[in-house]
Amino acid sequence: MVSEKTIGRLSLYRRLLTGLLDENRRNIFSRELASLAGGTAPQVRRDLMAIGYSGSPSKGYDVADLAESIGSFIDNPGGTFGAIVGAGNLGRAIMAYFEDRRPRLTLVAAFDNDPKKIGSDICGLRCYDIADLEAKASRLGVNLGVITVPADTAQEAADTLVSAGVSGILNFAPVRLRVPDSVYVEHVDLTTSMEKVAYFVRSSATPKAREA
Amino acid sequence: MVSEKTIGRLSLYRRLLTGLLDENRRNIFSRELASLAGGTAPQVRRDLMAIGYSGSPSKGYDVADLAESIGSFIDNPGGTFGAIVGAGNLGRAIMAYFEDRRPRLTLVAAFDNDPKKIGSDICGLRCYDIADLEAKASRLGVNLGVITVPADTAQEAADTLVSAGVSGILNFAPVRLRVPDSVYVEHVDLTTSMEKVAYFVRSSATPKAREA
DNA sequence: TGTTGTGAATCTCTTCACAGCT
DNA sequence: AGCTGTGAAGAGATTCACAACA
Repeated sequence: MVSEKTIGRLSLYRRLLTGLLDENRRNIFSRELASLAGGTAPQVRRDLMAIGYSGSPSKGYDVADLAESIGSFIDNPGGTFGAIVGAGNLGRAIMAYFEDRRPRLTLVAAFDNDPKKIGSDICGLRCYDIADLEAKASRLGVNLGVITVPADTAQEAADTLVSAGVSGILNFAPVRLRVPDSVYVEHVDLTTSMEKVAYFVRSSATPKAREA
Repeated sequence: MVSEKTIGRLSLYRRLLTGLLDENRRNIFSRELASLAGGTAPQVRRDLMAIGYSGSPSKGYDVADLAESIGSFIDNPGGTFGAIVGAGNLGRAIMAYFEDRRPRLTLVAAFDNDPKKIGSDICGLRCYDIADLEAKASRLGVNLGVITVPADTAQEAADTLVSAGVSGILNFAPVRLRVPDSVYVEHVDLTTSMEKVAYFVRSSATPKAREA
């Protein structure tokens, strides 16, 4: 009912709002939030309309309240528990990136097939044998998987995650995963992102700079 | 004239096609390419129409020739030279990811402010002092910048890259960059990607799985 | 006056459907 | 028969423009 794109922007708005909160900002108008987010004011208002949030024509939106409302809309109330599959360079970078854990979104384990990594702690995350992925992930209640293994084992990792009960996957491997319709997959394709930028470097015909 | 989304898919098609080439596949129909790319057959045909490529109703498309045609459309004939700004976890992961350099897209330098890194080679890439970014980048002919510094220095990095003559930026910092209209920016927002997946984990109302 | 909330218009992208070819 | 190439229809997302309100 609420589009994928809107969810993405709401996530961004929340991050901007929490930043503003730290500076003790109380209220904000759609115009300014749009400018921070790199979008337009009507767009911001539409997005907030989608989650049924209302501001006031005189004060705009209440920063703290809006941030909270977005949170209660996009966060899973039961919590989201992620596992990283593949503790290589990229996997470790992701772990480090999310080390400041958000309350409703926590990484709970990493998996790899390298004996040197198995059993150790990486970026504060326990690394298990990938052979135990299905058992461990379902035991730990993992519902989100992050795939950072090479292309040739990505589909296998996805299948195992699905068997373990995961219903969302963030995939960094350069392969299109086949999963049941009930599982959501977000592809982050670094090669394509890079090649897109390279294309627009070439053609001076630059479109407006927008989100990925 | 050709949309951003089409460019992204063309990049993916090319990668799939080069994979097929290694298996000595000669021809392919839009249906199969679509299935590999996670899209639809008419979509593939439209995308190829956009670059003026024609197949034959009997044989479909010639794998090698199509891969080459896509290349000559999206690659910069003069070459694309990228610099990584920020040699932290993520920056190093990106360097490792692109170590198998493509002929028309090469990373030529890394920049950081950590004295331990400056002067050393990381993943086969020389790391320079970020204070020398503008001078070094323009001397090396860098036209694409990859920003993997923390949020608070990302805008500064972008400004310097622009001064150095870069016209495309791949930004991993969780900030919306302000750049001149002539510069293309692609934002890869890991937090948002993660939160989007988390949202769809929650709502069993899953849309079709698509690209980022 | 300056803002929000929103129907309507617009723009963009995708899918349909079929003529034309092999 | 089965495919490609593509005009036309359809869906979706964004922007416009303005009523309602402080």
